[in-house]
Amino acid sequence: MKLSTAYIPVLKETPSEAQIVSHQLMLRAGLIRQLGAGMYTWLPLGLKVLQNISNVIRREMDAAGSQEILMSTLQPAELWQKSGRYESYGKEMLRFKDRHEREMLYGPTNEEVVTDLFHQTVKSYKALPQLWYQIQWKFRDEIRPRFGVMRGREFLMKDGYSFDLDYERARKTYETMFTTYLRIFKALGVNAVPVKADSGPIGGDLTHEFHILADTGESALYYDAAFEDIDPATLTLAQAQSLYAMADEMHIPENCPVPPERLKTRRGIEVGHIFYFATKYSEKLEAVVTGEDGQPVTTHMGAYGIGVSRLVGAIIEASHDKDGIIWPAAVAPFQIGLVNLKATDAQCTKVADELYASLTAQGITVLYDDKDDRVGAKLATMDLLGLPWQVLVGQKSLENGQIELKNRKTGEKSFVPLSNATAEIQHLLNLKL
RNA sequence: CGGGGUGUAGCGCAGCCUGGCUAGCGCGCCUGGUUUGGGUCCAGGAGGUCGGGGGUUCGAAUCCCUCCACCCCGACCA
Repeated sequence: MKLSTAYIPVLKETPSEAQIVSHQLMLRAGLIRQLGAGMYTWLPLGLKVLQNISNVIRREMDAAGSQEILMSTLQPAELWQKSGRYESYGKEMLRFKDRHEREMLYGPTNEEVVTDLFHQTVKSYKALPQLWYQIQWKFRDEIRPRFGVMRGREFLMKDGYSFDLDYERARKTYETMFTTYLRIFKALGVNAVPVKADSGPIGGDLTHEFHILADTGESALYYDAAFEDIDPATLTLAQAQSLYAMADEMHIPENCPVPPERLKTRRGIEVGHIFYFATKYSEKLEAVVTGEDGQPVTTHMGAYGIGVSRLVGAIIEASHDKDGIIWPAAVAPFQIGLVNLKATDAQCTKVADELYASLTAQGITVLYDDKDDRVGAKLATMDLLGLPWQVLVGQKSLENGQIELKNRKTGEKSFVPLSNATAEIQHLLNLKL
């Protein structure tokens, strides 16, 4: 994509409505525009990030044996009356009537619909377990939306649901999802820590929140220092259960088993939440199969959420500097930012054009700044956008037959001969994969 | 919903208290020139129902009433 024709409306100054850095940077880098309180239009750059995150999630969910479906954003009130949540859910649920005066709602979550779907279509224990997920927009009419996409009213969420024959099997599924979540966050390039969550009326110990550590996080987390010695990629549910890690609402200092000198505290942004539901919904909405003995068996359910649009903000909170965003490779809207430092120079333009063509031909995604601007402005914009690698083509390096590679995160620069620039860039990108 | 605040050009703001002629400034945008390895400089230009409605007045961005929107603090959440 050439920057001269790309729709990336960047702002030099920070809009006053944005209070936290991720919101400011998302507006400044042209990822989103606000439509109303808690509602956003996703511009090309922001949408690419959303899609990249979604695709990482798909890859890992599919690998874990979950199958993607897509449910309607609109739901009939009926199902919620069956589950009993139509009354209890409260004003967060956006309710309305269609032309036939039927009561409808915009889905804030999908347990009712998915459980009813299971009820209609799955009849035998032989089909179990079933794990389904979708990536779909939700609407929760929050009392106070804030912090940009971190707490929007409309938000993109990956919600997964599992159906198992009994508690033991459901627990295994939960465990699979637990490790899948750790893999997802690692693949996204962020460090998310699992903490025990409030299981509410269901009880039990099978519910975890996943938090990205960031100073601007909404929740305070308290955890055993021993957690820091564990590679999240190898963390198991059993380990997580044995070590202390709580979000603030669950942390009661008097009851905390960790000695003060080993108790760490950081702030976190909740980006995922997994639950075991037992038969809460499967009873009411009849997610029941015929068992081996011919008798009906009520399935044990679990639900697994990830805030996809919130992740965009959370990743920026965890990964930025004074100059702008620093995208982890897996979610970056483009892999490479190619900058022609002197568009009025025929040689620079020729080299940059050719590099753009050859990189693109290899399937590398490139944002090519072909505009005739001041060097400072171009570099500042590219830093703001935060693509992992910058390829700079300018007169100085070209005199030596070289182009310059800059790592956005470390700021490290290296010069490579023009003759093997494409190969070198390809090599760098592979290292990161 | 309770408390606090803000709406003036794409963005950031001044003007309002103490009403007065074509409503200003910076950035951005357009044109011409200049400059060219970290947001250059100069000149010219386009762009505004001053959030909406009502009122007071000879006259309203400014005063009064009312409605709306957005932001911040609190309870709630992916």
